[in-house]
Amino acid sequence: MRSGYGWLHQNFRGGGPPPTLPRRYIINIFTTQRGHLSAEDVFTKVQKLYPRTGFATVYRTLDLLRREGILRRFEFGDGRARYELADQNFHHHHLVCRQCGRIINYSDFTKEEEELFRRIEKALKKKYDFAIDSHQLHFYGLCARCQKSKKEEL
Amino acid sequence: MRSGYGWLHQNFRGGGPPPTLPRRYIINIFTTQRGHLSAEDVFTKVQKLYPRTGFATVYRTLDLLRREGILRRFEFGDGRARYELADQNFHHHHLVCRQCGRIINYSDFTKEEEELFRRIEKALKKKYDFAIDSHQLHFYGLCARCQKSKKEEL
DNA sequence: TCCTTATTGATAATGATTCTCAATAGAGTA
DNA sequence: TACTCTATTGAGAATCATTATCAATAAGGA
Ligand SMILES: [Mn+2]
Ligand SMILES: [Mn+2]
Ligand SMILES: [Zn+2]
Ligand SMILES: [Zn+2]
Repeated sequence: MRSGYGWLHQNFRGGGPPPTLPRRYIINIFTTQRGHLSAEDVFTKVQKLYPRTGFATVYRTLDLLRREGILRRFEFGDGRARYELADQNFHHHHLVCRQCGRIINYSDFTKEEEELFRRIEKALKKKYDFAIDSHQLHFYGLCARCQKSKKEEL
Repeated sequence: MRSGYGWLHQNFRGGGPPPTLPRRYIINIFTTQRGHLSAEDVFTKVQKLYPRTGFATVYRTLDLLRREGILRRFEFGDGRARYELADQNFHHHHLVCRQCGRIINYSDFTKEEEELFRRIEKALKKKYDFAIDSHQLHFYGLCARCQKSKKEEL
């Protein structure tokens, strides 16, 4: 019957799935600290707030929140998926350190990027009849610290 | 002593690792057909050419060729890594269908992209002291076929 | 040929993620 | 409140891609 749930957390759309305790805790984790969290990261953090939480619930909730558009999912190449809050006021892309895995958000050139990407999307839609809903741009390299430690090796 | 190997396959740099049979077969697979192959894809194809090949060798070789700069590795979100030939004459990005996993190469706007990305890289290097060596841009959405099958569902 | 080292293939191990299923929680109803 | 019905949960097993182990083999160099 799925009704009467719209009142709870603003991040859940009215009529959607019920905002249960673990779900709210997990949302809180993402809203209170900006990070790129793996399932394990989230599990550890929820445990402290709500120790009975199981790993399966964390995975299920992360996927639920992704489907609801609350979280975005990334694969940066370290073998585990990472999630962050989908904040349309903070559109950004990522710098990924190949050595230590550090991830840096950057939002420079947003204007120009958006301009170019809009045109690309339009052209691709026309050329390939492809309905684009999102994009990801990752730059890979070495962070400042890892460049230093590499020099010291020599 | 690692010498005398430079003569074999042009794709291996002189003095590098020896171009053994399975390695050459795997390179051939990538040079003869342009695709985004998973380890399993490659395994199946090598099997036909050189049936004694083991899975471990495929994984090891894919990683070797990536380190040598011959292959590029991608994660498109379907849970398995995919590889393609690193062809600097065909710089391109990808369209990924969320439904069926189809991957389309596109190389429109290369000029403008490169222009913008060069500036971004420069700025990020300055701002974050980050040594960028590559980037990946993925557009996600629905391919033509999957859009149709979605309409037919209704 | 003999020595030495790199590569290989079979297999076991790992690690992230998903599945299964019985127990529980909670909304709606009388 | 007690009862019914469904969705959610947690524990653990299962899956799947990838890595590690290790003994056997191949190939260069002396
Ligand atoms: Mn981010
Ligand atoms: Mn490609
Ligand atoms: Zn680093
Ligand atoms: Zn498709």
